[in-house]
Amino acid sequence: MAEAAREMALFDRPHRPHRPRLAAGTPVRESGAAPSSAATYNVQPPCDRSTKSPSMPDLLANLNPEQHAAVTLPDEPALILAGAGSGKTRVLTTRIAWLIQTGQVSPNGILAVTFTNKAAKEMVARLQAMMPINTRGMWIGTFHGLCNRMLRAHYRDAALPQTFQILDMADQLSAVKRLMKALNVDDEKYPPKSVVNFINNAKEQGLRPQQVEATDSFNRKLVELYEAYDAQCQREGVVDFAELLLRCYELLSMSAPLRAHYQARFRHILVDEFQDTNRLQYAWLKMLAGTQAAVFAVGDDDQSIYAFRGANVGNMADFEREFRVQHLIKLEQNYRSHGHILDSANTLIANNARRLGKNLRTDAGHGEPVRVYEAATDTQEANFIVEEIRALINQGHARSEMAVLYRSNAQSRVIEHTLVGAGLPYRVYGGLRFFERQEVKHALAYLRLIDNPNDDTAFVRVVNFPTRGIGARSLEQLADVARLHNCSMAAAVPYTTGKAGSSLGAFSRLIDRMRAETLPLSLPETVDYVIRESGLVAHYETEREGEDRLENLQELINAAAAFVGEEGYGLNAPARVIAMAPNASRALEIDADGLQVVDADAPVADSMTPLAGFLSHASLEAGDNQAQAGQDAVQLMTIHAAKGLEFTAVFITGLEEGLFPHENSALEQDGLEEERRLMYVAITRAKERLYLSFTQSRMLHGQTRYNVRSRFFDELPPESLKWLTPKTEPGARWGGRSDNAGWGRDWFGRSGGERSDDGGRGESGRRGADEAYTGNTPLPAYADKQRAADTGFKVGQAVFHTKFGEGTITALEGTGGDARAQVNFRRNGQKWLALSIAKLQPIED
DNA sequence: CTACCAGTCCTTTTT
DNA sequence: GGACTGGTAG
Repeated sequence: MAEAAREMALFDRPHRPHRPRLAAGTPVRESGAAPSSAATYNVQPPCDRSTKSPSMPDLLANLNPEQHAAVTLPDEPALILAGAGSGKTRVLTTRIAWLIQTGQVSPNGILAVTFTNKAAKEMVARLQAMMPINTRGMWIGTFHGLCNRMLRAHYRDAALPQTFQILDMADQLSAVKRLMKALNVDDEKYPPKSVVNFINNAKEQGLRPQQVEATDSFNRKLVELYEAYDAQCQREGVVDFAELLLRCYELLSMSAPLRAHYQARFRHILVDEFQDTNRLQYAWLKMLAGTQAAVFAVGDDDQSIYAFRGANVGNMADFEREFRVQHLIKLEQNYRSHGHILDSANTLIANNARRLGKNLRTDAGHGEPVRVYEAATDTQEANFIVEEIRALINQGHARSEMAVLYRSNAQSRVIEHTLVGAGLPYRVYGGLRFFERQEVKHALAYLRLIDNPNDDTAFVRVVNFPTRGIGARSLEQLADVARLHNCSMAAAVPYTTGKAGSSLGAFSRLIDRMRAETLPLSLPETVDYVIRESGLVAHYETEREGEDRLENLQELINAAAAFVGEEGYGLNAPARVIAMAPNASRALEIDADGLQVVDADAPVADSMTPLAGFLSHASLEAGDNQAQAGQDAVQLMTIHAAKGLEFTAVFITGLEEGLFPHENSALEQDGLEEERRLMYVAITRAKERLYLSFTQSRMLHGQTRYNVRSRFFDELPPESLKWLTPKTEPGARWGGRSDNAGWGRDWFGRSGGERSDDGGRGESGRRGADEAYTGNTPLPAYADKQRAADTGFKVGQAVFHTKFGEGTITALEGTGGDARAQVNFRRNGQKWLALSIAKLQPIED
């Protein structure tokens, strides 16, 4: 990161001058541009000669042999195993620069895909620093951004309205809730969140409702909901995140000409963080690659920490096999961490089975040992951290070079509290993002209704905000009418009568008026107009704590202005250049090689409006989630959020059994291995100094929990550790309390596939003394609660689990808080679940 | 229809 | 400990 910043600063260009406008009447227009905006067709941006780009030989000379080999690989599929801190992004970007500058491919032949907007932006920035060329011709973006781009260009083939809008997670959940209400579905038996999960899961497997096999009534209902949900989305002209990918995949698989066009176009496909791809993303890549494209996949199986959201590390092995990869290159030279830190990471991760195999090395010396601290309480742990941070600051380290990492967000509170007490500025990652704030979402909902009145999610959101006397009952009636006429709620308004009808009518007229009045306005003017006319500004002016919200609404105008100012509307915009020959009625895609017919029917007037572009930008790029960026502040974040970042000093906190590794990970297939990878990611964030801390007791969910230090300590090289507190033998400290052994849940003993040799044990027999506390030890109060929840399950019973879906109990054992059930899940296979943890619901069939 | 209180549920998360 | 949801009183 820091390296990137330096490079960017070195090659930073002055602000790019505006492009010249074409003469009036030029029959060329950019898709996504406002009718009045400049066309970009064949106008190269003025090249700024005042800054020098490094020459290609210089760029290559800066690479180590492995990096060099990767960058200059021949035109064939390749898999790059890039360890943490091994210069992965540099290899990716230099590869692109090398391909282009050696004339092997034109920028138009490049497609590079990432997971986050941040990564995509960084790639673009680095490329611009390396090459004086226009990056517009390349397709660089996130999976979702690129799919959006393609769907916008071919919305007709994809059977979408031109102004289709994108549901974010919250929108999707509310759409499902609305649907379930309309269909009178019991939300106890079918929690909306799990219905959403089911739908997204299916889509990420590439399955439409007809293709999901439903063997029983429970699953049949879910499939039914999935089908109704898809129909609802189609009627409303909206797509969710998974739909963007699936629809794009289907578009390519159904349309031979489009498929041929894009397969011929993209000669080189580069994939970042390949280990995080899911099945659908892999299928999409494969489809796009066809038989000719050279796919350059960069990933690290040891940093795969997103299996819980569908990432499939197996894609790496599949890729190697299916693409007949001849070039597998390992980047093992680490440029980030000192020796003891790296040794710790290597030793820990060696405990995982089924790795592709990789060992990081460094030229830096051993450096300082890894410091380990045991605290009595979470407060004491926080105090220790703050003291160390203070000392580091006194030694001249910047606050922003220090990070406190934790497994779960709940842990940040104590640390924040202590930092506040010490007067140390800090920054917590992972809060609400800009476009997710309620006032911003309200404003966006009005904008969405202007663009697409059928968007019921937006309609429901603001029809009574600010309050207009339209309550739940009126809306229920309206929804019924809409269902009856199979139309949107907005379209159903004229059918309503009475008092509710007149309020609704007034709302309808408000939206219509906004649509008409904003037609001639620019995007920022439109936003400005809408936040006033909707009554949002007035509403927040009267609200006590409304000042921040007003500020955010103002900021939304600025965001709109920035958006239209950005060349080509940024990464998520549809960037296909649609042009029309004079007097012709056909739209063409302009390629480096000339003009090609892409959509024979799309008239030029069909270019996307800035508003639609801004709305998809808002959904796809929810914005910064870090408070007061730019300040020199201590960084607080979850380990997941820390992936890809680096800091001089890192504190990994809460290293306790049950917390990290998290107890729930025992429920998941290969859960412990993923926790270990998470620990690996955490360790490799540190450059010079690493602290590991754990506590004997910790307040969690309002109750004190007594924890045992994490098993990960036993998986680290002792010679690299420096215990700041005496290292106690596990269990020794607890000798006096061994009567509680029965409550120590051996919750990892069952995780199949792990190395643990006691995997199959756990009968009634007593556990060995040193095993008794491998689990956490709940307080009596907690234990009572568990005991009280006596199972009530029986073997053969059908049950439902929010994460794993439906299954049948195949075995039961233990009692009270120790009770466990073996469940055979239809979709997820056999699992042992601790009944005190898993929320199993009985299903009557 | 709204406002307020009590009961519930608590990993990780990008798009 | 706290955010969110649902129910009930006004």
